[in-house]
Amino acid sequence: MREAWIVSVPTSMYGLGVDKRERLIESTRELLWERGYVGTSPKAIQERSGAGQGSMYHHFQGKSELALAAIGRDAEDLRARAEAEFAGPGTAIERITVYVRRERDILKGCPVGKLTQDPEVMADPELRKPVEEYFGWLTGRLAELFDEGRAAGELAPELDPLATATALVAMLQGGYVLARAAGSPDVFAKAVDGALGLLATKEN
Amino acid sequence: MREAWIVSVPTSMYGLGVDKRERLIESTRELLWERGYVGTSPKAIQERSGAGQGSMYHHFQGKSELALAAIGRDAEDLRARAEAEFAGPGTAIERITVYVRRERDILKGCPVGKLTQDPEVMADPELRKPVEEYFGWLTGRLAELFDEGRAAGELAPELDPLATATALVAMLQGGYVLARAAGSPDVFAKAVDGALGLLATKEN
DNA sequence: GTCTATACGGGGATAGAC
DNA sequence: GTCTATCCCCGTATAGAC
Repeated sequence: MREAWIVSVPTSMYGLGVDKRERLIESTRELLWERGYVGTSPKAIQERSGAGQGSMYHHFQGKSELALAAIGRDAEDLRARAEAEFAGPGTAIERITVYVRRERDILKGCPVGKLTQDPEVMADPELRKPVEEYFGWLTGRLAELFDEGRAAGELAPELDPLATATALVAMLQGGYVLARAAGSPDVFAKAVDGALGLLATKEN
Repeated sequence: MREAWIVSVPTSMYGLGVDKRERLIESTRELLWERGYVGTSPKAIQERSGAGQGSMYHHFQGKSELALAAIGRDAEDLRARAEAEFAGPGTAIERITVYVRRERDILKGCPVGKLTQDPEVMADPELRKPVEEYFGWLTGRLAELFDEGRAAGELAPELDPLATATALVAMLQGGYVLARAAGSPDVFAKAVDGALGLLATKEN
């Protein structure tokens, strides 16, 4: 039993209860990624998580509250992974390249970026907030790196760091779009090649 | 009566009938743009078009057939508008810039690009086909222009035309994503600035 | 061609028993 | 905490009358 080594906490917060709650959130993440918010039903979430109606409505008020938990985790995971790459070794441009070239689930798309195409996510300020914050953070962080790279002479001095960062993030998001349209991840790679080609300075 | 000046054609193809069919398609285009395919119901289409159940199922077999007609028009419209800009006056880079800077309904997004995020559109080969073809055409056409610009000495010779074109199209599609996430069209403009800034770096 | 009537399952949630 | 029963409206389509 998992409770065996857990001491003096309310039983209600541990054991199977937590697992169901956990599974509900994780199942919702998967479904939002695969089908979007409008395309995801409470019933589908229940089936995938193995929880029943009562369980789901015990832990969450409804579909949107569950989605909020799921989206929050998506954004936090992506942020943490990106930050690990940004904080790694190498020059600014090298770290950006590592981030951009990282392995991705191309045809599934970006779990957060996809949400911007969902009318009900965008219409609900609570759901839109984590999406907005994630992209705001990512763009700002990349702008810092471009600034750093420019100062170090790795980058053309006339480039605007924020505009360049925005273009790069947009290119990645659009890369998913094009790859899905083509039904092939190669198009994403092609877009990345194009972007890095533009970033490369003459000396390099 | 509109039939007054139409001679010797089956009545069934003209008059109110055509208008309903037309309105059904146009309403579907709007709804697909606003809510996606999974988020659009036949009922909503009927209400917006002013047609009843019987009318809709007389002209189309069902939702997907209607969507196919709507998506086909979307793609053709976008293609025609882009081609008009590509075939305009100016150098290759100038024509690309005109296209990229053209006024857009940023917060609504790209009516065709958005469809790539819809699970049911991507799962249906018939519906995905016009989406795939549109982006294939657009990328190829821009690659031709980049090639032309390179040959004319406007661009650095080391740029790969196809990769650059892919990156540019991706940047536009991603610009919509970021603008929607931020709730502001300015982000799209920022991404465009960044992309054109990078291209300027490669000008001779 | 268009309408109304009808069908059946699913979406999203509540109620109350265990 | 979790389950089953129940609710009501919507999604998607067919049938048949006008």
